[in-house]
Amino acid sequence: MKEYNFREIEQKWHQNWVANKTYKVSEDESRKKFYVLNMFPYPSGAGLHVGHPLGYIASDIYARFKRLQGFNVLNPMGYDAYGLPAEQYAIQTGQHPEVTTFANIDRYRQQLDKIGFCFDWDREVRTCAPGYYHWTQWAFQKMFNSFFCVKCQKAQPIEQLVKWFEEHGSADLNVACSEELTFTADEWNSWDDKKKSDVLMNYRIAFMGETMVNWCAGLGTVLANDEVVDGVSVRGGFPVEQKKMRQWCLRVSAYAQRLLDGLDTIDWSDSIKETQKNWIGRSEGTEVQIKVADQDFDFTIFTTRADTMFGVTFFVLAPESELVDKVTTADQRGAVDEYIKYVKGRTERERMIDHTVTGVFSGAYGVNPITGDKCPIYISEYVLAGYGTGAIMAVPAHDSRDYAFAKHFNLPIIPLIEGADVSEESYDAKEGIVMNSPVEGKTAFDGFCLNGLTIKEAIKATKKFVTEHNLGRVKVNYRLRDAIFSRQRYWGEPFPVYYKNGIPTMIPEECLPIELPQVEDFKPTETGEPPLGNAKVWAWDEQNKKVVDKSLVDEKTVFPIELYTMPGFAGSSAYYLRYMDPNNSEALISEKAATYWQNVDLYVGGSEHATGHLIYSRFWNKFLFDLGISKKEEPFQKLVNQGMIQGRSNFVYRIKDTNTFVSLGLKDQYDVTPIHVDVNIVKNDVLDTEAFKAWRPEYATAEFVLEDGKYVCGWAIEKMSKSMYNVVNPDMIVENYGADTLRLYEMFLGPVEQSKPWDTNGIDGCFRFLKKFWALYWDKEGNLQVDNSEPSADSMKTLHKLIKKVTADIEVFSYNTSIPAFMVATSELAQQKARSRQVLEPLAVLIAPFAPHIAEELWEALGHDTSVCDAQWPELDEKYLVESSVKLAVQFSGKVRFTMEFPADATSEQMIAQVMEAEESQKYLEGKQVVKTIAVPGRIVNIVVK
RNA sequence: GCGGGUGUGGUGGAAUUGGUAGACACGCCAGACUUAGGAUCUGGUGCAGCGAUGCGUGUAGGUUCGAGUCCUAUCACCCGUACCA
Repeated sequence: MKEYNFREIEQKWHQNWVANKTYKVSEDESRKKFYVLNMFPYPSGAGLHVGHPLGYIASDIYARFKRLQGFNVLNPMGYDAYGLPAEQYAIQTGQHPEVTTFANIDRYRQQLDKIGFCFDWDREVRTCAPGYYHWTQWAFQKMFNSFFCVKCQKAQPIEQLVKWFEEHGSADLNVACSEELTFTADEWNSWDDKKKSDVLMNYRIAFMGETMVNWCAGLGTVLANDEVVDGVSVRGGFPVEQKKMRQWCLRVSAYAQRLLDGLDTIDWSDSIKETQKNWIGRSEGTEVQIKVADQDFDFTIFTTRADTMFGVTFFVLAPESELVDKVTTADQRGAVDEYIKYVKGRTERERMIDHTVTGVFSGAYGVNPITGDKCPIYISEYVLAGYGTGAIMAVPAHDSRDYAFAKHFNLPIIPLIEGADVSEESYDAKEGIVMNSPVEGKTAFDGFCLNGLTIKEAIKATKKFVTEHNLGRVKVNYRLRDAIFSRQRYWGEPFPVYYKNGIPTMIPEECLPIELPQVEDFKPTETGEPPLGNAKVWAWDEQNKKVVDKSLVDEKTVFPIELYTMPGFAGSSAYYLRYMDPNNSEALISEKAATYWQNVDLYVGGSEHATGHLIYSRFWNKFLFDLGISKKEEPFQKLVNQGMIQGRSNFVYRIKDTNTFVSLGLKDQYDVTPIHVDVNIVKNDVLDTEAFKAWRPEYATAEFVLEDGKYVCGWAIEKMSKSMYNVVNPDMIVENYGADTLRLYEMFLGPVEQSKPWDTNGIDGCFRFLKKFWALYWDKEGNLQVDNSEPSADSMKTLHKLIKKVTADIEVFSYNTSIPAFMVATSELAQQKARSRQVLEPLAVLIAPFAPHIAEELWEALGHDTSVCDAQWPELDEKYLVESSVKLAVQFSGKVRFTMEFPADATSEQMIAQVMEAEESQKYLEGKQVVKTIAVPGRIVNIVVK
């Protein structure tokens, strides 16, 4: 028999694909487009492990399938090349991050090439390439030159706003801003450039703002919220503290409503949608003005429970609120200052873990506008400065946090809901009938009364009342915060910004990109400037329009350039657009490419990006959509989150204080320490003892206590990592079994979206299958045994069953069930001795998405001179699936008793009659009474007897 | 606390969506071929029992002729989030 020589086959077809540019795509108006995309990888130094290609394989199968169905498929790949590891390596070794990054990219490419993906490599992007980040810088400038109009829910050119200011000042403004400013046209016109620039920053979509940032001293930079977990940095695990800094920010919050609404239009999993909804955190509530008693100012609180205004017994301000200083009375000043000092000394982490009640009385009182009651104003860290107005009204009876605070400071608690017992804890539920509003005997402003209403009605009534009496207004708040857009790093996109007499000014669009300068040292400067402070050639010559030496700065025509760089998500937010037209030097993408490719139809990647990349990308795309660049409001129509591949670690058990290792089954008889052992010297949990001795010098003299002549290792499921010695490299699998087997096995392992452990043990099954599949086509002498004979009905049925199953499975990403279908079909066809071209040719096409190399080889052997990629996906013909008879389970009172054959088109009545007459039935019917008969044609027959 | 998800053999996982639970594969057992097997092929393999048969989808109820699937309660684990007023 002709052997299945995967090495030869795979090498041959890899070369063939490269030579013929089989996977090159271009816009083709005659065919429908389909855009498949994977989240591009950060090329880390460790290379790919067996978990990385999972999503690539899944989407590659889909891409190939769509191509076979006649779509013009875009399936690109690139690299998210900016990142911390390369920079930290650079700091340690002095090696330029570009050098290590490029070396890693080459390694990735080599590994990827072995797996047989249908990527169009001519479209590769690298975020660190000037030709790429040109457009990152460009988009930033566009955001700088835009503001967000709330009324039309759209980005608009900043000139429009300037014009408005010149004519109307801030009157009737309804735009997204950092804080509400009030000024007249005359005031605006009288301001100098610096002041105007400062005011405009309040409205730009990319703006500079004083904000509390997550400062990570260990990394020497600020981090985005999603880069911090449990108060420490995701990368490196360094502590993170809150710090006020002047930073570039993106006004993502302006798009909160659109980001929320858009979720209803896309085909993503409920869990990711839910995560994004929570992250955006829309909440409808009421803002109420609170007058400070005996002082001449008021403040605003935000509440979603306007119905509880009669139960307010105190107010609370966030410690960071600027109101604190204003309200604090002279005799409480000392106590307040001490408290603020205490709060500042607490790290983010401490505040998150420790929820004990702390706070201090400010000395001032706020007036409840509805009851006229004076309530004390406290300051406490349980109120957050960054949400709402940084001030709340406290209703201890119906909010557990207020309740804890009231108990601690002995403040009154007024229950407002009928039947609610608040003696032990607050009643937070939003269900019940309102009472005590107002408390009997007391009067409220304008006779306002809520008693007897449900909570929902009461909220509505209060909103109406507050608005009508000008006490406050209805307000929607979002938890989503603006994204901090600067990093104090070297290895990132430089900002195309220079400082002209302190005014941030954009480098002209036609001068982009401005390239990352060379530096001597990748660390921050001695004066604490970011690493770009080390760059010599880093000043902007306005007249000559070029980057010049820093020593030439004269503040007249030559100015310093921004020292910050952009964060990781800058380059990854619009890369899917760039793939459409990756080499365009005139525009991010041409109108033609954008119109043809529209957006990503299928996006595959990890769910860990739910609140980072997938929010930023949607935001970025919406902005570009407003500009007319992107043609779809949502960038990723369907999202599939592939699960993580975990490692399966192996252990050996060393008897304490010896160099003797005992096999798993016997370890309980000794005092042993489990030790991780490299999974590559273990097969089916049996240790290769010689390889173990050679693994490390200290084990060279190891002795073993065997069971049944073998050393059996223990195992555990852990994260795949070097330190656990459980990393399985795809190259090794490809070397031993071939790429087609690897592809098949990765899909066979389980549902794509599920996390699952890697276990190389099972791979033999897939390898055997491919050998059997191969053997369908070749006889013992190694000749193609496919002929033009008429196929048997059985073979056609097998084939069409498979077409049906596989076609349906691919559409829903259920590859793990189509591979068993192939296995079953293969053994059926082998048994049927199927030789007909009518069966075996479509079969080769069916397997092409999964195992492209073997499919190409067979396709060629069948006499085709074009790639199997250009074949046609076999069409299902249901007529082959029609059964003449069906074998059904016969049940008596729901219990299956025997099976029986029925004509396929038998009616319920016929089936029941047939069962009643059957010989086997008699013993179940004897002496019993038939209560009921159920028969579903093609499904089941059930006779209920008593 | 809140939100989302998952519980099926020794293992990974199937189940036409309410109709013969355990497809397929690994592992294991037996056999064949072999100097050999960590190669290949054949058969067996949910549990208990010699057997007929009984019991079986985290647990306890319910709906139904019939439940892994639907409903109620409960437990366990995983993921996300964290004082959001």
